[in-house]
Amino acid sequence: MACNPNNSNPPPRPTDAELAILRVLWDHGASTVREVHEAPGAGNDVGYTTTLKLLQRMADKGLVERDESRRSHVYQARSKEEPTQRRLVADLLKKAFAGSTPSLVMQALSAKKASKAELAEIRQLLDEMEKGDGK
Amino acid sequence: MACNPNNSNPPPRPTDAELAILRVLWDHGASTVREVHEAPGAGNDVGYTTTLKLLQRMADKGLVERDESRRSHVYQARSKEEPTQRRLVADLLKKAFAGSTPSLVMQALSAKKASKAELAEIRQLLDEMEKGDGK
DNA sequence: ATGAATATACGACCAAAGTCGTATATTTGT
DNA sequence: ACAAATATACGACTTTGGTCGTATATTCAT
Repeated sequence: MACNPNNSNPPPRPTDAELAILRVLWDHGASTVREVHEAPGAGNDVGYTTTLKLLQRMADKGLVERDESRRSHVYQARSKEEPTQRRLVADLLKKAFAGSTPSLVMQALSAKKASKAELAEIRQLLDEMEKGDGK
Repeated sequence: MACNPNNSNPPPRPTDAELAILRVLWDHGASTVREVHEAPGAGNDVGYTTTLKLLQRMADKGLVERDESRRSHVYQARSKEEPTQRRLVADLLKKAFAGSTPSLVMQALSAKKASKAELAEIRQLLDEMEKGDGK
């Protein structure tokens, strides 16, 4: 088969353009091509058919699900935001940081200065992390 | 011009294969094609000329520098490991996390369980972060 | 000095991403 | 009922990444 909507399997890593579309889908929920195309940030500066084809290929790859029951097909992300982010960051961790989480966190912190509130949030994360952990 | 060794400008984001090669260059220092090709992890499973071409294209793009003074050209990363990591994580932060560092840290932590020692290391990072910071 | 080994150069191929134009089908407003 | 609007389908083109094969130049050992 050639044109199968890859229904099982872990979804592949989304490209930048695909990620921008997923962002819209995550924020606005299931959307038509038009809605995605007109959303600020995603495909707003390219032709309508470009967004269409992107979405179609994403459906083939299993990144999104398509509901064809109405004339304007409705697309929906197949993976929620957090699991996708987790896959992405795990990938970067392995490929660019040799698996060292502290290195990644350090570079994240120095890449974009976090606010005091954000630092506190991270600290709390750490606390919760250690609490439920026998090690 | 078409084949200019992009000497200035910020280097482009390395691909996965390029990152694997950069890893070797960072760990082993300036290396010949052969050395890169035979290093564990990078291009060990592809043909020699594949590694060669990769390196050549990386030189064109400005990711590496080539010293042609000897018969076996010697390649060297143009950007150190940390700045490159910082760019990559900044890119991911923007594209996939809408700029939220805590979200990224959280997903990093839940993607790969950190050891107690690592958690402590991150905590210390946070301390240093807040110390030299008027906010 | 000559053949084997080893380097780079160069061009070819394929797949995937991104972009669009055009064709065709379906609605919808008047 | 028919023209304008709107959707999807489909195919084409371009660029880039990854992979090689082969050609050519250089070095080295015997």
